[in-house]
Amino acid sequence: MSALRNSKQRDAVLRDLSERYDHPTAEEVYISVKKVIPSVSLATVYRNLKLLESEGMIIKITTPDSDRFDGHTHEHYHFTCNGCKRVLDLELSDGFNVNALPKAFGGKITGHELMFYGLCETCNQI
Amino acid sequence: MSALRNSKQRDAVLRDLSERYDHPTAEEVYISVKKVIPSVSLATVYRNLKLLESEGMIIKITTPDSDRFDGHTHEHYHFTCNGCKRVLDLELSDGFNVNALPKAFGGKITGHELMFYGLCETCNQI
DNA sequence: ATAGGTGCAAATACTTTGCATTGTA
DNA sequence: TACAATGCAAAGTATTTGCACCTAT
Repeated sequence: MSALRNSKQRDAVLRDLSERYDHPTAEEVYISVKKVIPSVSLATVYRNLKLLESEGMIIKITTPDSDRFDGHTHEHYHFTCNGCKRVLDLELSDGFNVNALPKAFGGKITGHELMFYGLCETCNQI
Repeated sequence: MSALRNSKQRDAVLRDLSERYDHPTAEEVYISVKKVIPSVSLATVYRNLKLLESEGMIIKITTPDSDRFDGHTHEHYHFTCNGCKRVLDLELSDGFNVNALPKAFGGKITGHELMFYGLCETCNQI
């Protein structure tokens, strides 16, 4: 239950994620934060990503290839392009409650993770 | 384009996965196959899991904690219990085409991966 | 005989952790 | 002054790969 203290490293990680929409890996966040705080270590980035995720301030996106992070926590979905490998944001049609889709399930469903795959608009035209 | 040859190791991996419904990790498949072929190596299990997945004969389930495998390739979904950590099978209500849920998406969607979270029937009663 | 498959060990990621030091409250 | 946070290096995990040997075709 220890209280969090301010740390410019953590602030930098959170700020970086809140300013970008490309769903970077831990390494990519590290590279980015290093430009602001050259002395930052990769371990600190990992520690803060984990902490921020457990605080619900960022989202961890698990993909078959790598773990990525998203600083935008409103409910939205992701799409991985099989061509350029980018991870893009994507919204669902209104009125769908994905948690309500399973049928005949005895337990309690509280959340879900949904990733779409295919070709992004650009790669689809090539 | 090399042709696949028969291999009892690969057969054992595929058979193990087709006979179980607990979505084991690579390590767990290895432990299981080792009971039939004591000399099998973990590397061979990894190689065959990757090969079988690329052949579409098994499915790789990527979860935040670990990669798991499923020998049953018909379209169905998965549920991870936050209590006992098991991965269970689960079907969706009829008539839903998950790939059709995204709105205003310019690219082409060819697939998706969907994992539900919550408490299984047993853990929900505790 | 040819080339795919295997076991083993070494090599790669990728991520976490111990520890002495620094910084916030 | 306490103790959270950091940087660094070492230690874990998980998975892949080089290589010599084995084996299906």
